[in-house]
Amino acid sequence: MNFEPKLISVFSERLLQWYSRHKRDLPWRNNRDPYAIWVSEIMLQQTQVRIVIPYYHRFLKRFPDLATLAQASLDDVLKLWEGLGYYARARNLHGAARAIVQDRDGLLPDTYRGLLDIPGIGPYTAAAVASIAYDEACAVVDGNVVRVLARLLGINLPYSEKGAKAIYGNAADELLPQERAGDYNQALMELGALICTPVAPQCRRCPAQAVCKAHLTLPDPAVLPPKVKKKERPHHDIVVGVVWRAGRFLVHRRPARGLLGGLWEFPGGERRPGETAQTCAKRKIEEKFKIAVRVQEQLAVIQHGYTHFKITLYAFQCTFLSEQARPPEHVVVRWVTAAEAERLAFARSNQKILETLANPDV
DNA sequence: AATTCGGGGGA
DNA sequence: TCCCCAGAATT
Repeated sequence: MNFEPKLISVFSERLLQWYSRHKRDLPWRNNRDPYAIWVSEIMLQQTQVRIVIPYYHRFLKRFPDLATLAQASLDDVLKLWEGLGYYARARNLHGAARAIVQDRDGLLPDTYRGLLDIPGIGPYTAAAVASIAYDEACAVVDGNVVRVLARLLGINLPYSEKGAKAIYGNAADELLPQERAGDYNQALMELGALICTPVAPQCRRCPAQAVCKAHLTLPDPAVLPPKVKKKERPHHDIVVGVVWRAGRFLVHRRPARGLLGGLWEFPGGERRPGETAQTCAKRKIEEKFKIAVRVQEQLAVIQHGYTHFKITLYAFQCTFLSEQARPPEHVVVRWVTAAEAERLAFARSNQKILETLANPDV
């Protein structure tokens, strides 16, 4: 794209001035420690600021520097991440910290290119850390930036469209001032978060009002960027059991990768069509864990949504009857008390079961 | 190029 | 309900 130089300078100057007056006081803006900024940017991936804030405080209190994080166990890191979602972020952050201590003398790369080599750091996060922590002049492109650029420049393309990444990326590069890139990047995202919002943007308060193509030419600037329709999410019935044996119940750890990787959960599985929930619980638990159980009363029914599907979770009380001589393979099992379970990281849906166990209300 | 990865809050 | 959030890795 070819922008008039005037648009570029007017936009960045007004944006930075607006930012200096209206920016939120966010915890990661209080220092320029590359490690702290890295942690914040990983947490902020696809996650709103207000959700991240308490997690960020707890994380930096518990793991104040890269070496401390590297020494921690993955279980401890996952426990702190519990409920935040996208757990590969925590696994990558922890693994990267260990690799950096081992191979790089504990120092995070200090360039955009170098940062891209770190697991969990992609184009956005590399540009964010490089510009904010190291003053490198590289442009971030996140959901906020795409929305602001689409409206400012009248780009009528969903970011997911073929070739759209390059168009938005080039636009962001051309608008980026060479000075104060970190402040500029944060200002652009702040504008998207506070003014140029997905619905009902506050154009009246926008510092770019006078140069914004959408505001100047469209009845409703919010039509940009164009929405893409989402596929509907399939639904599954999942049945799990709380299997009691001498005051403890059975939990197992999910495989290290994939959905909810590394988190703990109650045993169970998907109900087949025509199968009762009780039969399903018995079948799933006995097959996988090589034990015999009796399924008892229903404990909870939980609705839960994931990115690509929805589940209804039926939880049943169960009692342990007997076990086979040969233990199950490739399954990490632990019999825990309620107090011990509190120290393990559970998926959100399973946390609701734990809460029911703790407060057997009604 | 598409799909997979969580969970929550606001409209 | 639906949408989308300071995206990255995998297929």
